[in-house]
Amino acid sequence: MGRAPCCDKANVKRGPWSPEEDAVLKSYLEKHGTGGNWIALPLKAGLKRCGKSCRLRWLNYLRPDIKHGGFTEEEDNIILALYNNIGSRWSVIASHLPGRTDNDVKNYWNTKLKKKLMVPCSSNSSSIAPPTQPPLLSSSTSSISYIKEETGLQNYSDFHHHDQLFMPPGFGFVPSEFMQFPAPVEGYSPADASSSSVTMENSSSSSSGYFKWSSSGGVGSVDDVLLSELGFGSSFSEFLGGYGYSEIKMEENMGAPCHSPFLDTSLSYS
DNA sequence: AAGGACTCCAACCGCCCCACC
DNA sequence: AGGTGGGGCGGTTGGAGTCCT
Repeated sequence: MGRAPCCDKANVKRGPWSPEEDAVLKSYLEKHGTGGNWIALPLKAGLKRCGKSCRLRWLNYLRPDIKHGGFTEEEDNIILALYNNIGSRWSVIASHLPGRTDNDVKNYWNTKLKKKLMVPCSSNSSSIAPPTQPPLLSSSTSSISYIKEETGLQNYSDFHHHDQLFMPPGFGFVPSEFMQFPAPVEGYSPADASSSSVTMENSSSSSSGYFKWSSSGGVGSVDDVLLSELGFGSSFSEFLGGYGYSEIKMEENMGAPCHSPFLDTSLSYS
């Protein structure tokens, strides 16, 4: 048996709130507060609304400390950092942004921020310069092997499901321009990668996943080599500072248009 | 100018958690 | 200890506004 609905849906008004309803709710809450019971509130306040609807309206719109309008770059970075640490726990993320609601953050993420991160590599508007060198996968450095040794992860799906995060609280996340995959380099093709002695295994047909790497003693030379191999260059490494962990989320429309050996499932690494 | 496509966001839905009885 | 119900949350939807062709 399902649980009883919180209100009689046939006898409550739904849809957009009128200015009059807003005024009634605001006035009531300013005088009496919630009384600890949102369900009973509409009756007391004289509103033909569901208690949950009143709660939502107040929390997301009428509260005096609500901040409306565009998000700042600082807020973007906070959202990115938290999202990459804890995922879509919007209320937790919103609690780090004074005046923002979980609904606001969620909408902002879904409509703008997510897209901002997924600028196709082929876009000419990309603010990151293409790497001057194609991503090298040299056997001499064997970074992929190193990562596997360090993390115990053996293949793509292991990486994907590895859920350990060491990013410290307050650590600003990677700026969006660095979240892109290396832009395609003229003359580079996946065949170049397969010709190196680091072979790639056909790890997954999935178009998205996480590549993560870590080193126990902070970012060291091997990480720098890897970052270089990925085409990020030193600035990305510098951004990581002394922290030994980061991640790149790869999604189809972020990287698929690019010739990246990490997205070419016809290749594999072992 | 029109209408189809797309974007944005307020609001709803339904599930889970937990306090209370 | 178990049931109940309110609060809180994340996912989704609907529709108004805007853009594009």
